[in-house]
Formats: sequence, C-alpha cells, structure tokens
Amino acid sequence: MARPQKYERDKVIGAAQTLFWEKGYQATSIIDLQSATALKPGSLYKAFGNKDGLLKAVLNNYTDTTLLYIDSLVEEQMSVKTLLEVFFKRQVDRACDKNTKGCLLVNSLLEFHGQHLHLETEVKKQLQRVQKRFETLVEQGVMSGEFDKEVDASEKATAIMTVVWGLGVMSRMNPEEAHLQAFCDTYLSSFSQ
Amino acid sequence: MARPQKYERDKVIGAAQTLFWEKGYQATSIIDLQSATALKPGSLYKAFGNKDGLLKAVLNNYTDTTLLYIDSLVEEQMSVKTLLEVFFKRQVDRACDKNTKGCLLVNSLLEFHGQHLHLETEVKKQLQRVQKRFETLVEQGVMSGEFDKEVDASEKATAIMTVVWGLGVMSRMNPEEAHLQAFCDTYLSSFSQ
DNA sequence: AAAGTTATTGAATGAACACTCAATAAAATA
DNA sequence: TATTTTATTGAGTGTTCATTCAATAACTTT
Repeated sequence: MARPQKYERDKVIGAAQTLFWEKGYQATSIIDLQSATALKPGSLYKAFGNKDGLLKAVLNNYTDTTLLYIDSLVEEQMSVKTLLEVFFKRQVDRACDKNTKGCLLVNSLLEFHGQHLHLETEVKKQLQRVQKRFETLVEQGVMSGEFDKEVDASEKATAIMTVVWGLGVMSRMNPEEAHLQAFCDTYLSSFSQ
Repeated sequence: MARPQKYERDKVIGAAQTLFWEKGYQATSIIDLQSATALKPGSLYKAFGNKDGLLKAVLNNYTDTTLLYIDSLVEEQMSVKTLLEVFFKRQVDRACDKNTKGCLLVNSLLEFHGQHLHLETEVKKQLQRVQKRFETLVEQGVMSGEFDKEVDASEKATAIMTVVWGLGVMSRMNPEEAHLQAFCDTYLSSFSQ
C-alpha cells in the first residue's frame, strides 16, 4: 500500500555504532552518519527521531550484544568463576588490541557527564543491565554452592564492573597485556572470600 | 613600561578547571569560559593561544594537585601500603560523593578517544605522571623491604591505576560506598604476593 | 491505469561555535 | 606631559552543526 523501506534498520544501527564508537557522540556529525549509512538526513530523522534517538538504538544494540556473549558462555556450562576468567581475559585482550576503541558504554557515560542528562541516564540504564546480569550469575554461584553463602552478589557485581571499567579506561593507555592479566588474576584469586 | 595584567593566571585556570570538569571540554564554550573567568575572548586567546591551550594548562594544574596530595602523604612517613589504603579510601569517598565529577583526566581521556589526538596525547602524558609516581612508590617499598623483591613495580602501578580508574567510572553510577571499599580492601589484601 | 500511501531527497534554516582584530585603555618611562 | 608599550574590549567573521520540509519517487490497491 505504500513505498517500502530501502534500508535495513539493523545495518544502519551497526554503521552508526561504528562511528559513535570510533569518534564519540559529539564528534560524530549527521553528515558523517549520512555517509556511513547512505541515508539522507530526512530518512535518519524519520527512522530515529533525532541524533539522540539513533544513539539510544545503538547503545541498546551494543548492550544486547554484550549480554548475548555472556549467555553464550553460560550455555557452555562452565563454573561462574571460570566464566569470569574467560570474560576478563577477553577484556584484557581487547584492552591491549592496538585498534581498541574501549567500551562504548564507558566512553559514552563519561562523555555525557553533567551535560546531556537524558543520554547519561540512558547509558546508566544499559550499564545496569550488564551489572545486573553479573549479579544474577554470582547469585547462581552462591545457590549452586560454588561460592560461600556470605558472598554478597550485589557487592561482587559492583566489583566486577569496577574491574571491567578500569580495564576499559586502561585500554586507552597502551598497557602491557601481562600486567593487566596479572591484575585480573590477583583479583579473581581472592574472589570468593 | 606597559599596562599590567588585571587577572591572575592561576585563578583563570582554576575557574576553567571547574567548568571543564563539570561539563567536559566540548560542551564548554568560550562564552561559558568568558563568564566564569571574567575575561573577554581576546584576553583568553592572548593568554592561552586557544581553547586547547587553556585545557592543557588546566590538565597540568590538575595533575600537579594530585601529585602534591601524594607528596603530602609521603611526608607523613606512612608505609606504602598504608598510603595506598589512604589514597584508595579518598577515591572511594569521592566516587560516592553525590556531587562528584569523577576524575578530570579519565573524563578527558575518554572524551578525546579517537578524535582530538593532540589533546588525547596530552591527557595520556598527565596520566603517565601519576602512574610513574605510584611506580616509584612501589619501588621504594621493595627497596625498604616492605614488599617482596619479586614485586614488579611497573605491573603494580598499572594495577593501581586500573583500580583508581575503575572507581572513577563507577563514581558516575551512584555506587554503594561499602561495596567499593570492600573491593579496594580485597585488592589490597593480596597486594604484595 | 489511477488513486492512495508512505519513503526518500537534499537544499534551506537558524543557531551556536571558535576565533580575530581594530579600537581603546592603562600603565611605565622619558 | 608626551610617548611607548602592552592589556583589554566586544562586535564581527566564517564555519559547522542538527534539524526541517516541500517536492518527488516507489510501491500497493482498486
């Protein structure tokens, strides 16, 4: 009954994610997005409302990807502690990759500190989704007997996120892989006390 | 022989620091700076060259303050481990302060990721100054016998910065003070192995 | 093929921005 | 007091930006 959409929404979000991740939100102009997505401003605004709306779609997609990765580890039936080792290992690898762009959520959180309150709230929401996922994992570890009953899942989830975000910032500093790995090992070695 | 300067450079830098810290670099306009410093654009540009130059002066001043704080702890003749406990405690307090602005260096590092290469380099330089200071402290701890001879000062300095930056990001998430403190305690409890 | 509906286009808009510079003011020196 | 030197002023410049919208295109249904 009408003219059909020519673009695929997921591809547009993917292209925008690459740009926001590489350059940051403020430094990415609509013209940049227009080139990367092959959509004229009018179509972009029809699809996402405005630049903020596009970022929100990107942030949601980014978090989904992270959670899906964690789900894929859970499906391999490893212990929670092993899962954390694997997850940290990946963060270390990423942090030491010469072309790393860090974590999009952490980058965004700090870019919007103070200003852009609406976007800051959105980023926090996505970060909480990840933190909650870890909290659930630790709870399951306690229930299964892998961890002591005294282990506070909320506390541990906060600690895990602090480590991950520390790695996320460190990724911008050309760190030595062995140093970061040693740090993660040290932290995990005293995890369940 | 000429008209004297009316403003004090340090006060201008201090006012600019407050703004950059609260709003970030890109979201702070010259007009904002004009209001905060009571200097017209012409004077600002004569004094600092451009907006970048002003930020560099601010970053340098900020790092100086941090290093002076560490020096003040050193002068109290405490052990290196106690010094780290005190330093981490302050970071935790700051991270949980409702009005926290995080760490200006971390905020800036992530704001300039990818873009603004010249400024990113400048921020890294300042962060390295802090990291080097911790490396020296750990070296002294090894030499004085406080830590094992096998302790790698560079590795430990990287780890310390990762913790501090993790706290810096966490500060934007309204974290529970007890959780962050527990995290620091856990990390420090296994510091010298 | 005509009518109806929605998608795409891209030039235009107005606001905000970093930065400049000619004019002016305030001091020191002679 | 006249001259010299440097600081301050703030309107002006050219650019870039997010966003809009009237015109047009593409498809379905009748």
